[in-house]
Amino acid sequence: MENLKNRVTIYEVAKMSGVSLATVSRVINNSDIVSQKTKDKVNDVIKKLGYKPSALAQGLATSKSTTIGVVIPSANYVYISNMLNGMTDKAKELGYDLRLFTTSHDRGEALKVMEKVITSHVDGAIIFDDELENEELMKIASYSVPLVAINNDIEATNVGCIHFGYEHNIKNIVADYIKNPHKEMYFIHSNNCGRLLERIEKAFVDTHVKNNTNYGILSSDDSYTKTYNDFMKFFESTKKGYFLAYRDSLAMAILNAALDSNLKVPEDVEILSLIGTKYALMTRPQISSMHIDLYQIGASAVELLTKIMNKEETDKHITFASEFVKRGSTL
Amino acid sequence: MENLKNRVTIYEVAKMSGVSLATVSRVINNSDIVSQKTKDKVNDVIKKLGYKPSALAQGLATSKSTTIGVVIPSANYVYISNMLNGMTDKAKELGYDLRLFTTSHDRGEALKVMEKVITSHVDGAIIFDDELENEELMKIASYSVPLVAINNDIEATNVGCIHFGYEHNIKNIVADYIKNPHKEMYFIHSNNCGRLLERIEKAFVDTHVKNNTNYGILSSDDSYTKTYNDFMKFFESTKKGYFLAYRDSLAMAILNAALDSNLKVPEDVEILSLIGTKYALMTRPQISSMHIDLYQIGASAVELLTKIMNKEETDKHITFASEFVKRGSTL
DNA sequence: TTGTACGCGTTATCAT
DNA sequence: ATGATAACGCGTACAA
Repeated sequence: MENLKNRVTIYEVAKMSGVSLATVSRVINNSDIVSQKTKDKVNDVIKKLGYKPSALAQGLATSKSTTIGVVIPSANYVYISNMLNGMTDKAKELGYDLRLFTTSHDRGEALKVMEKVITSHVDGAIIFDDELENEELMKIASYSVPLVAINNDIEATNVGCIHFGYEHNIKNIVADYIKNPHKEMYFIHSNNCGRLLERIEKAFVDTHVKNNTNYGILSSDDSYTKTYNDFMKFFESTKKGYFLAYRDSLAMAILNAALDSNLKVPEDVEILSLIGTKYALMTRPQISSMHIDLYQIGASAVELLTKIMNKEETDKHITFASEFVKRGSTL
Repeated sequence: MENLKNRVTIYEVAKMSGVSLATVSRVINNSDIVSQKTKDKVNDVIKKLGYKPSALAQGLATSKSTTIGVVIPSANYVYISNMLNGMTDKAKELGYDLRLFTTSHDRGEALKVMEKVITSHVDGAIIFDDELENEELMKIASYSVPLVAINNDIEATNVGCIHFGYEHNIKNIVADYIKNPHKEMYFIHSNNCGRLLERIEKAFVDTHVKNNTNYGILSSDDSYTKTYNDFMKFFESTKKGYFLAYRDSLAMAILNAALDSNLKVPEDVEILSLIGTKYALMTRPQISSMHIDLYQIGASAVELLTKIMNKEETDKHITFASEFVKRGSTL
């Protein structure tokens, strides 16, 4: 317990075992060309001294850090932490550690983060911030850091891409709805929510334009409380609508505002959450949502990245289709 | 773009700038004893070559990694990701990176994770997994890795502790309730949820025992769906109760089961969530909860850790009081 | 099977 | 103000 001494190094293990440090190194790395006898001897000393190899030195010697950098806008969204969870599990399975980087909405800052990723000497990086421009991502890739970009489209040898397949689904939903338009459809537009939301919005608008039907775009903050308050106001004058919201908590804000305004869901107000999580099940009525398995996506991202790192042959573009799950909040 | 060359090193920068690598190092580290002229010259070359220092080599040379290890059971809880968010922000502010480690419920595995933390050569670690025993934590601390343990009680020079203050609040609530006992109180017991939950349960039981009042302990899985189904069954026979649940989603499970069983909340069924998040606001009725600012706690943990790392004088024990917020789910 | 010696990219301690 | 040179802890050809 009073053991506040400095790190035990491979030298001390070698000395006390009466072998060279090369042999100790071999023991650590489970080299099979070392006799069981010395292996045991060295392992004993390692245990006795409590020796732990330094990943820093190992990394420098092998120029591998067994570390994956993860860039996210913030850990504070349920769907992101679901993905993070998938990544940690798969990374653990494959022997990698995760290093976390967060971006802000500031472009200049984003570049700094990319540079930090490079400096940090990770073996590869996963970027889940589709506000970033390709230029920024290529900055990393150009340093020959293998990359997996989520919802960014890049073509390069050491870059993989994972896409959320939403457009098809959105078009179907809008098209279906248009056939029998009970009420006006609104898309909840949030600033700074990335390219995926933009893509979805575009699919929404395109379908309406093509069919020459009405639609509305409502701007809102990416916050439950703010959105709830906005919609309490909104529902004072407008009593009907079909609303597409980005995340569950925004959908919940609209749902609660509708219910608290004595509107009927789904008769008067219909609500669809685009990135549904388990919380979509917890409201009454439950919220219809697009389901996409973020845990699985996180795991796949890590898997794809390691394949790219190992120069394995793989399809470097993966698309995960979202699935529309109808629940009580839509007709 | 075709730039798949190896890392640019300090040597190449030195050569191209016509200075020694010592000077380049000084420029990188903003040493003020280098002439503005050469500083500019070197910086130009750095930019031209796209040189980025290797954190690995820097770490080896300085025996500092500017990295903090974070040990959590899983990123998959809202309250944990709130905390994680506080940690990333504060760490960024202080110039540290976060390295993520997850534990499982397996004790043997836990020790492995601790060893990984040591090997990974982080400058300090924050442990938010109060299932771990002090023995395991001291393993890290004994390697002179500064530590902040959350909801674990340890006394050592390089260890800080952050506590959630719940007992007092719980006792008050139970005591208040006992004065006018409308219905029986139940504590929802989940296995493997750590020491904090055990502490709270103990405070709950103790208060009841002291007052010689009835109470119930219900076991449940740490899952929304499972808990919901369990309580749908439960409410077939039992029509009343005051339930204390660990997290919002468990509280929501009970709430929904009650409502779906045509029981009145809070008249028949009262519900309290122990670790309340924003989701407690999103149900109807809203869920009364204990509020504790996990973001703030995450930030404080990082701050405390860095102080310990820098040998600054600080109180190494911080307690965050939880606050009872009464909402519609209790009378 | 084991040991020697060099390299990994950087910092830091000397000189100059 | 700048330049050699020795660490930092480990992996790995190469030699023995």
